[in-house]
This record gives sequence, C-alpha cells and structure tokens, in this order.
Amino acid sequence: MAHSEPQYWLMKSEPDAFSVDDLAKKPNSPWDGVRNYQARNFMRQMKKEDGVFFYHSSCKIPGIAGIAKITREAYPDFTAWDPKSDYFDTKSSPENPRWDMVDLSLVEKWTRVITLADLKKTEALEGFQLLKKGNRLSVMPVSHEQWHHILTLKNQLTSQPL
DNA sequence: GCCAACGTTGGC
DNA sequence: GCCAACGTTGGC
Repeated sequence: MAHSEPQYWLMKSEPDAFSVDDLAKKPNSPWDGVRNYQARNFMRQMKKEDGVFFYHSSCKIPGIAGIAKITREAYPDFTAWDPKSDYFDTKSSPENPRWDMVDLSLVEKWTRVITLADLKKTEALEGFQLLKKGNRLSVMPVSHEQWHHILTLKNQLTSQPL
C-alpha cells in the first residue's frame, strides 16, 4: 500500500500541565513524559497525519477538547535522560533510549468539550477502551467506527445549546 | 481529598 | 516466577 489509511488515537493530557490551548500555541509539540510501555508501544505505531482526539483528564470536566494530528513519528524521549526533568529515568540513556515520543499539532479546538459523560451516554461507543472501568492508559487506539461516531456526537452536541 | 484499579518493583 | 507492597492515575 503506497498510501495507507490514517489511524486514529486518543491521547490524554492534564490541562493544568498541557491543555488544548497550549497545543494551539505550539505546533509540533513533543508529547514527552509517557512512561508506560503500552502507551509507548502505541506511539511507535503512529504515522504522520494520523488523527488524535485530545483528551483532558484529571480536571473538572474531563473529555475530548479537540483534534490533533501526528507531525513526527516516534523518536527517543530525551527528557528521560535529563536529570532536571520530572520524567527523568535512570534506566534510559542516549545510547540506550527506553522511552519514545511523537510530535503533534492541533487541527481544531472544539467549541464544546465532548465530556466523558457524553461519551458514556452514547450506546455506539460501548466497549471503547476509554470507557472501561479502571482504564488508566494515556494513549490508546480509536477505531474508524469510534472516530466517526464521536465526530457525529460532537456535531450533534455542538449544534445544541448546553 | 478519597479510593478503586492498575502497573511496577523487589524480595524470596 | 510469584506476589505483596508501593506508587500513580483519574473519576468522583
């Protein structure tokens, strides 16, 4: 396949640390600090132009705040060998990097956050990894079906008064 | 601030 | 390789 279909993902960020507005201000932001193997492995599968739901977690109204895209594929997360970084990991080094990151740019900030509660109410999203009990994964795949269901939901909710 | 769920660590 | 202890995530 010369041109493979884009894949879709969801990535969580705490808006106090890095919000959708921060991403809007800084195209090609490195997504550093992922220190979970499953999440890292998903990032390694990401391709340029893949779509990403930007999710705000650990905040007042958790939910999807907008869409981003991958602008650079996985490369070593250098914050892992920076002793001054919060994400410093003694087991990672430039010679033997353990953690990867990707770069992202914002595509669109949504005028209304599609909240976790909105998503939970949507029958078509049953089985979505994000909605599973105890799910703490910060990077996860989104199927094409789920992606389009969520876009439809977003269009419905955005055209309605709150 | 609480706590359930989960991942990681380290002793054995 | 098991598993208890511990730390972290993230919704509420």
